[in-house]
Amino acid sequence: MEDARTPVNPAGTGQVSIYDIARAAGVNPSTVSRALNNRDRIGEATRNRILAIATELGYQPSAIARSLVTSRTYTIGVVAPYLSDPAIGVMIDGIEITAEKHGYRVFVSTARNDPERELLIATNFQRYRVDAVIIVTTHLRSTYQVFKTTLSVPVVLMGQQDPDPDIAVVTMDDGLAISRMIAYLIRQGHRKFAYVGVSDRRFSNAERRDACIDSVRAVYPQEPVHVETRTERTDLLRGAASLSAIRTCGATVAQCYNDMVAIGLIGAAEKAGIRVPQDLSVVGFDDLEIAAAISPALTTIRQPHREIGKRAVEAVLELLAGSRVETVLLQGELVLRESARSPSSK
Amino acid sequence: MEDARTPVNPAGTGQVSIYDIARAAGVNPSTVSRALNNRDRIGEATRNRILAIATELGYQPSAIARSLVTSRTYTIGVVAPYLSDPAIGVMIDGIEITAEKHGYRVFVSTARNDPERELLIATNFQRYRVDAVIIVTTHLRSTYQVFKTTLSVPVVLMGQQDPDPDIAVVTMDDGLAISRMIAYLIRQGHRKFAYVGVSDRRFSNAERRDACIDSVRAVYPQEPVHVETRTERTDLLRGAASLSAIRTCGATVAQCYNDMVAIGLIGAAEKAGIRVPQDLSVVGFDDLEIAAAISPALTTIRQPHREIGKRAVEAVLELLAGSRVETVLLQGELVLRESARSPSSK
DNA sequence: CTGTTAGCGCGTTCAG
DNA sequence: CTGAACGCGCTAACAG
Repeated sequence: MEDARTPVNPAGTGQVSIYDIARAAGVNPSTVSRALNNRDRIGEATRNRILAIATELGYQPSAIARSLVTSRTYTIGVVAPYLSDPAIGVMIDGIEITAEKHGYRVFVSTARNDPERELLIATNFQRYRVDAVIIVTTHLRSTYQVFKTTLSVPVVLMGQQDPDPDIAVVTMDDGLAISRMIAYLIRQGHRKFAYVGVSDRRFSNAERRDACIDSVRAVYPQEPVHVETRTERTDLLRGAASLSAIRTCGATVAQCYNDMVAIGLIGAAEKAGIRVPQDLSVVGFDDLEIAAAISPALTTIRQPHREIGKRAVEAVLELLAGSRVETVLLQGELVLRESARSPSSK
Repeated sequence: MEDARTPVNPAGTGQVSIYDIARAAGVNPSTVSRALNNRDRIGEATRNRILAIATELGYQPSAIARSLVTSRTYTIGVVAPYLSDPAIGVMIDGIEITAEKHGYRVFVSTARNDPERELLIATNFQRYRVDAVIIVTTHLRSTYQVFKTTLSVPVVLMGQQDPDPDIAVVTMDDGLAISRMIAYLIRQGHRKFAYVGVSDRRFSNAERRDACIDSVRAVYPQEPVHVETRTERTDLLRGAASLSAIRTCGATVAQCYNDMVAIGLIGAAEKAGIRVPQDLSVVGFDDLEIAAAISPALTTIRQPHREIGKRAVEAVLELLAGSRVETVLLQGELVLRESARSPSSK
């Protein structure tokens, strides 16, 4: 019992604790704690000896024991709708890189586009006492009022939302970007527009759709925009499914909800012998990496995914520091490539 | 001080504890614990009263305090190379769904394709006392020997690896699938093959490359396979960059490391006026959703991403139950679409 | 059926 | 400079 020669797993948990290393070093556990946490009055010699023993024993501090006493976990919980969307993956990359830079760890969980699950996950994060929660939103702002009351940790919303003084939001100005894109397309000579939207992510879809409609109406008050709101299971399928309606409505250009919808539409068009952009112009939203790689290269709106992630973490940090956070509104950028062209060549 | 009327945040941590609710209910904290955890000898009446107070106070149990005593967190840490790759996203979806089904939570962190970071993250997970770690591998098996010794929690590797009796691996049989694909292409009349590989993920790349070479050699011993191993920053760029070499080497078909490489190659080919599959056949690996949506639809090898995730969690569960885990070897499936065709039509 | 006591692993007082 | 004692929030004995 007194013999502490077994190097690993002396405790029941299979983990060595400061108690184990204290015994091995012949000192008090609190001394070990000080040695490990550096910067405290402690002898150079004993510190080094303790550190040596610690690494030899393969000691890993228990973050949970530590945060139980400090009531800080240095952890941010991220709830994402899904991980199969590269746009979201890149945002999360941005979050992780920035968080890490500030000494925070990030845990992500996916909600599968279900608002109930979003709340579930967020409260679950809270059980783990994350210091803050970042939500990649897919629904209306009103959905997130509950979070404000249910959660007692700072919350940051990432994604298109109503401005709301009560909750921190980091988003891009979708509407402005779309209207600039429409203006460009009108300058190219387009007049008959279609908008291909999605049935989930209702808020951001409405934002983009309305910006599209309004921008067209501003120039051609008589010209209605044909709107598709697709319910297929994935964005790619939604884009493909919208083809026939787009053709029959006579639009010369389709603004899609995002790049995936656009790629689905283009693929379906090409399979049907409809050439893009000669017969139909298609524009996307996001500027995924793949947008540039396909043929025709996609004309789209670049969303600063990494920057959004970065700003969300910075918002978290400010909230944690006790300051109020204004809504952060980032700007998109038009990326003009090959999938949209003047219809006059027809 | 005695007045506990303030409903929220009585404690310093901003969280209500069982102690707070015990006081409010006039019972002992341990009674509260029993009420909350159900299934224990406790009065129906008091249980309900306690539950009511708990929800009213917005109580959220501290998972960290709980796991400090139970030394179980019901948590699995997943280290992924990055999240911007849809193939990985889908695997993780599979992990999460299965884990949840068994009462486990999943935390994912990304290693950005850096083996040192992989280890860092894994040990960090261990500090949070996750019950197990799943690693989506990108490197050689030897890289992961360290994990076995450094980590004291069960580890499951997901991805192509040497069979190793000492570590649980869930993977697809890349080599077999490739050889079946090559056999199919040879039947179509192809004889001059190229393989477009990637410089990172060296092990799985070697596996696929060698299977390709060997399968060709088995039929045409004299016919060398042209091999590209691309170092560009992303798979899409790698595919695009390989085009010129592929053309000059005279191959009629290119087996790519994965779908993204294939899509990059096809895009570059079309921009250069080379038609796929008429002038060049291209086949991928993964069967991402987008593989079917583009034009020409990609002929590829379907990797059962979700199934791999599911099996990895099941392996974790078995390990946790104390049983040994055999290497799980899943089979791929050929998906024959439009991007590969007989070269005879030339 | 419920209250009491102890301790999970650690940081943080306080003494010495 | 270091040891002893206490408590973070909770569960798990053991009493009553």
